[in-house]
Amino acid sequence: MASTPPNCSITATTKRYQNHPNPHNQLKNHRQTPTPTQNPHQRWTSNQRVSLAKPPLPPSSRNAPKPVANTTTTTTTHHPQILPTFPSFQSPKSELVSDFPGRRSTRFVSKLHFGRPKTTMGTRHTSVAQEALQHVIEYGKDERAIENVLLNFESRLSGSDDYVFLLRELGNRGDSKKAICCFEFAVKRERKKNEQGKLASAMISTLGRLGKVEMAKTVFEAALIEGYGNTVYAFSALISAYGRSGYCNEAIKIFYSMKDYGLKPNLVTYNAVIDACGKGGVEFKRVVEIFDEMLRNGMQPDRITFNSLLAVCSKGGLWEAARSLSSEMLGRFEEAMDVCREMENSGIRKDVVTYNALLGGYGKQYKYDVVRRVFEEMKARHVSPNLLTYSTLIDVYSKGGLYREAMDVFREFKKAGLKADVVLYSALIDALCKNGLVESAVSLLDEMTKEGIRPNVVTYNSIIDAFGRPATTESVVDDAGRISELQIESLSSSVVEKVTKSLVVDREDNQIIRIFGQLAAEKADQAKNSGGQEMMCILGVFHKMHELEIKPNVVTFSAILNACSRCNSFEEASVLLEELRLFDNQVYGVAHGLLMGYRENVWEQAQSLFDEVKLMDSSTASAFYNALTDMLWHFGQKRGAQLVVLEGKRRQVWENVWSESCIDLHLMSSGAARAMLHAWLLDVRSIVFEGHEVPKLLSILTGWGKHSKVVGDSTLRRAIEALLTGMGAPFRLAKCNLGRFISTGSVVAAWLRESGTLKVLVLHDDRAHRENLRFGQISNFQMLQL
DNA sequence: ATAGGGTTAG
Repeated sequence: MASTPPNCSITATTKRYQNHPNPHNQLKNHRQTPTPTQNPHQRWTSNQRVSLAKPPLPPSSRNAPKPVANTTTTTTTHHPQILPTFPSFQSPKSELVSDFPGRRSTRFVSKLHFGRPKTTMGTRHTSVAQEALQHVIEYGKDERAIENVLLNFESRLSGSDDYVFLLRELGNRGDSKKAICCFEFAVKRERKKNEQGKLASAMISTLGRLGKVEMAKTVFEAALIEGYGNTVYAFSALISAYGRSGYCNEAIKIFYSMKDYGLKPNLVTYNAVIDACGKGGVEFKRVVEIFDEMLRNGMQPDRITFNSLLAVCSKGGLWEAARSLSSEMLGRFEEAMDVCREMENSGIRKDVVTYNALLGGYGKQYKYDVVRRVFEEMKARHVSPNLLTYSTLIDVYSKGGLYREAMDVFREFKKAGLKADVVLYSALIDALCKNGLVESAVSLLDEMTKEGIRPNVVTYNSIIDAFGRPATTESVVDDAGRISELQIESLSSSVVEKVTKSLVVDREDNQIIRIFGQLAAEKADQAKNSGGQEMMCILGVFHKMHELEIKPNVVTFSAILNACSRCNSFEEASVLLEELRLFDNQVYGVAHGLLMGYRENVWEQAQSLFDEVKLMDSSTASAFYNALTDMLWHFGQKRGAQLVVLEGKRRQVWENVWSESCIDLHLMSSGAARAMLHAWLLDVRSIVFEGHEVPKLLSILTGWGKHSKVVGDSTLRRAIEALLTGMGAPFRLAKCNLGRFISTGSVVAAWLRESGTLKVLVLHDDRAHRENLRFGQISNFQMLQL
C-alpha cells in the first residue's frame, strides 16, 4: 500500500463504542472456572524477564473509562422486546456474537437480513393495510405505540390478509420486533383457527428470513399449544427457518416429527428440507434418500426441488473442492449431471437459478471450459442471465485469476443494463485484496458508497484481512487432480486500447475495468501491498465500519488477529489491539491482555469470550481459537497460546484432539498445533513418569494441507516437523502417509525420560506480567500433574 | 399461509 485509506488514523478514536464487560456477571458466571494460576496443572511460570509493564490503557485512550472497572451493563437497546406470550426470546450477548445466537456459521448471517425479501406484491391486502404500514413504521416506536396505531386501523383492516401483509412488510424492513407486535395483535383478535394459522406461518416464515430462528421456534411452539400451529404450512416454514440459519439437523428433525402430528409433508415441505440439507452440507447420498422418499410418496418434484438438489452437489467453496480432490470432485460433477438429466427427464427446463448453480458449481471446481459452455447454452436457450449470474461468473473468474474473462463478463453485465450491488462489489473487492491491491480495493469501496451501495461486513472483512498479507500466489487443482500454478493472463494491446477508450466514455465503469486490466496485465506491482507497514490502517477501516453502523463479527475478529500476527513487531501488534479495545473491550481486551501477559487479570474475561464463541458452529469457533493462538505464539507468548488451545480442547472446539496414542492437529493453525503438541507430549511424559505403559505406536497427524485454502499446502506439516526436529523428538514421517509422524512408544518414552526433555517441552511466555510470577519455580510434582 | 441462487475467514 502506497498511501493510507481515508479516515485512517491511529489516534483518531476518542469515542468509546461499547461493551465493557460487567465484572459482576463474570464473577457470577465463572466462579467455578479456575484462573490459570489457580489451577495446579498450570502453575509453572516463566522465570524470564518481566518486560513492558505498561499501564492498562495507553495515553491516547485516556478518555475511555477503564474497561475492567466499568460496571455499566451491556447495552439494552439491542435487546429484542421481551413479549409476554413469548418469554424465551434470546437476547444478544455482545457485539461479537449478537448476530450468532446459536450454532451456525457466519456463512448464513450476511445473507439473512435484507437478502431476498418475500414479496407482498399481488397479495390480497387492502390499501388500508398500506396506510397502516406507513403509520406503524413512522409512529410505532414501541409496543404500546404500535398497538395504538393498529387500534386506530382495526375496524378498517380486513382480516388476516392485511395483517400478513403488515408483518411481512415489517419483516422485509428488518424489523422483527414490530412484525411480532402486529402478529400478536392480529392473532389475539382472530377467532378462526385457520386464519390464526395463516398468521403464524407467515410470522414463522418472516422470522426465518430474518435469521431469528429462536423467535420462529417460539412462535411455532406457542401456535401448537394454542391449537393453530398444527399445519403443514407452519411446519414447512419452520423447516425453512432452521435451514436458513444452518440448523440442518433441527430442520430434519422437525420434518420427521410431522407424522407424529398427523401431518403429511407436501412438495413445499420436501423442497424446504432438501434445501436445508444443501445449506447444512449434508451428503448428496443422504439427500437423495429424502428425494426418493418424496417420489415414493407420489410427489412430483418441480424446478425448485431440482435446483435445491443441485445446490447439494455444488455447495462449498475452494476449500470443499480441495478437500475432495480428484475422486470426490469428479463425483460431484457426476451428481450434478445426474440431477440435470433427471430434471430434463421430468420435463422441467433449467431456469436461471439452475444455470447460476451450475456456473457457480463448475467454477468452484475450476472447470472453466464447462462454465463457458454452460453460459453459452444458457443464452442460446434464451434464459436471460441476471445480476446473480454475472456476479457468480465475475467471482468465479476473479478467483481463478482469469481477469480478462471477468472483465468481459463485467462489460456484458453493463451492456445488459444491470446495476452492481453490494455482493458484486464485495466479490470484486475481495479479488483485489487477494491480489494485494488493497488500495484499489479501498477506492472501489469508496466508489460503491458514492453510488449509494452500502458495504456490509463481508466487504469490510475482505479488506481487513488483506492488510499486511502478501498477494497470494494461488495454485489450483485441475480436472485430473494435479496441482498447478494459476495462469495469469497477459493483456493484449487491443484490450489496453479498449480499456483506454472506456476511460473516456464512462468514468464510473472504467474504475472496475481498469482494475481488471491492471490485474490481467499484472502491472500492479508498484501499488501492491508491501506487507506489514500499514497495519494501523485497520483502525481507520474499523472506525469507518462503526460510523456506518456495520457490526463486526467473529470473522472480523479472526481477520484482525491474523493481521496482528503479520505486524512487524510485538509493539505494533500490542498498540493495534490496545487501540481496538476502544471499539470492543471484551474481544480486543482479551487478545491484548493475553499478548501482554496479563494472564491472571484477563482470564475471567477470556472465559466469557470463550463462552460466546462456544455458541458458534465448530469451524467458526476453531477459526477463532486458531487466530488467537497463532497471534500469541507468533509473538512469543507460547504459554498463553497453550492455555488458549487447552481451553479450546476442554471446550471441544476440535473434536477428539488427542488420545494416549494419537494427536490430530489437522484442523489447527500452526501456532495452535505446536502449542497443543507440547501439551500432548507433556501428557505422554506424565504417563511415562507415573509408570504406566505407553502405547506401542504414537502418531501425530497433521494432514497434508487439505484444510488450507492453498491446495496441498503443507505449512502445518513443516511447522510440526521443524518443531519435532528442534526438540530432538524421535518422530519420523510415516512412509505411507505424508500427513502423519510416527514413533514407537518405547523410543518416545526413552526420549521423555532424558533429563533435558522436560525443559524443551515446557512453554514460556516471552513477556510475563509480574502477577504471573509469584509462584516461582515449578516443582517436579506439579510437572507430573500435566 | 409453507419452498430455491451470487461476496469474507476456516
